[in-house]
Amino acid sequence: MSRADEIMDVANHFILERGYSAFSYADIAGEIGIQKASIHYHFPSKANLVQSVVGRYRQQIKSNLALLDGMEGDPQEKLTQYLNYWEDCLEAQATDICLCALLASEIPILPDEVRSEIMAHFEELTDWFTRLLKESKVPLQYTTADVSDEEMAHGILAGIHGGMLAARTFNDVGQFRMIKSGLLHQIHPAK
Amino acid sequence: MSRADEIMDVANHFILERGYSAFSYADIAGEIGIQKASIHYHFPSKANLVQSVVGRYRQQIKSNLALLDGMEGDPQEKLTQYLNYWEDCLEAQATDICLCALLASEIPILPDEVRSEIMAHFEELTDWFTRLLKESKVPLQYTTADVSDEEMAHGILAGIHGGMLAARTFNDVGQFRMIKSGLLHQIHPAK
DNA sequence: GTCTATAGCCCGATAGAC
DNA sequence: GTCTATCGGGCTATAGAC
Repeated sequence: MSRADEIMDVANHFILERGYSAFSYADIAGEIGIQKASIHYHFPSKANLVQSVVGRYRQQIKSNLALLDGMEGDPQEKLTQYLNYWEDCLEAQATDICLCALLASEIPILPDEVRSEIMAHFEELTDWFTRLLKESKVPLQYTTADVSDEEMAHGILAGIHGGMLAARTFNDVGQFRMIKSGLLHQIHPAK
Repeated sequence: MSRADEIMDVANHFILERGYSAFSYADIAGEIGIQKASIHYHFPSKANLVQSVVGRYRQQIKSNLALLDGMEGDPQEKLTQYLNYWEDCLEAQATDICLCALLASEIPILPDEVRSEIMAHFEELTDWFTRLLKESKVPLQYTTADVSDEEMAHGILAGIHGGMLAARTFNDVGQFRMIKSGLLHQIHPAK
């Protein structure tokens, strides 16, 4: 693994733990065992480093979604897979939530490059959820309550983010599982 | 208004804008027009100041909920009122979301006193939602999907928090209104 | 690519005068 | 209660040797 990748890995970890403003080049340097100046060689500025980390994260998620797109299965099965992915992450480490959801709370003070990445990621995810819902061959639970696919897609994103935050706050994956269960009930075929 | 209250007001504003770690005594002092040392007279430490601000915030919300408890109306009407409250806040200022939801993203690095306040607030809110749902005299939409009151209460909290974050990220209250609409549809009486 | 050294700035907190 | 002054530390970023 290249030094740049190593730096991004450690940066990713510290961002998840402390957020944008409270992690530092010194943290990363200390963890890897190099000097701060060496990081500046690979990533000239903090904004640049975080943009790179977020860009890499977005690519990972995109390839996960592409994998799900290529699979057989009902929309509700694919959403289940996506939710399972995050449940597994949270189980491994309660602090391991969506990088963009975490950074979003610092939106007003983020550099423009980073803010744009986060907004683009949210839009991409919402679009994916919407497309997924529209694919359903049968009416789903939420449609019987006169909720549109777009509304439901936004509701899924909000539920996931709020659920991650709750799980992290209480260091309890059960909080996320509860939201997952509620969302999946809304996605199930109507009776 | 006392100087201490003035300090807490300004601190509240800067926390909402920048989070715990990125706001400073210097910010507050500059805004009010006093010296940093004067703030330390009223609030010996940053942890103490933020705990006070969060404590005051929790009291405000508690009195709002007590007001709703004292009113006539179906559960879904009361939840609507609560969601309207936040919609109004967001309309006035896109950065004005729940103080605890915002601080929750910094949970791992918050002082213990502050972390406890946030967890207690979330539990209180969830309990209030649960009680509200159990009061309903008629079956609600979500109950037809085999979702328990407790699950739904957690879902409401997560949806609200995720919705706030989205509205703030895109500086667009519409994002919150969409989540509000989805939640209320789930709370409506079943057909 | 990595290092040492440093510039220029911000931070929370305290001492002590008024 | 508010001030000035300061301590000891942190930060991002750069210059220049190796």
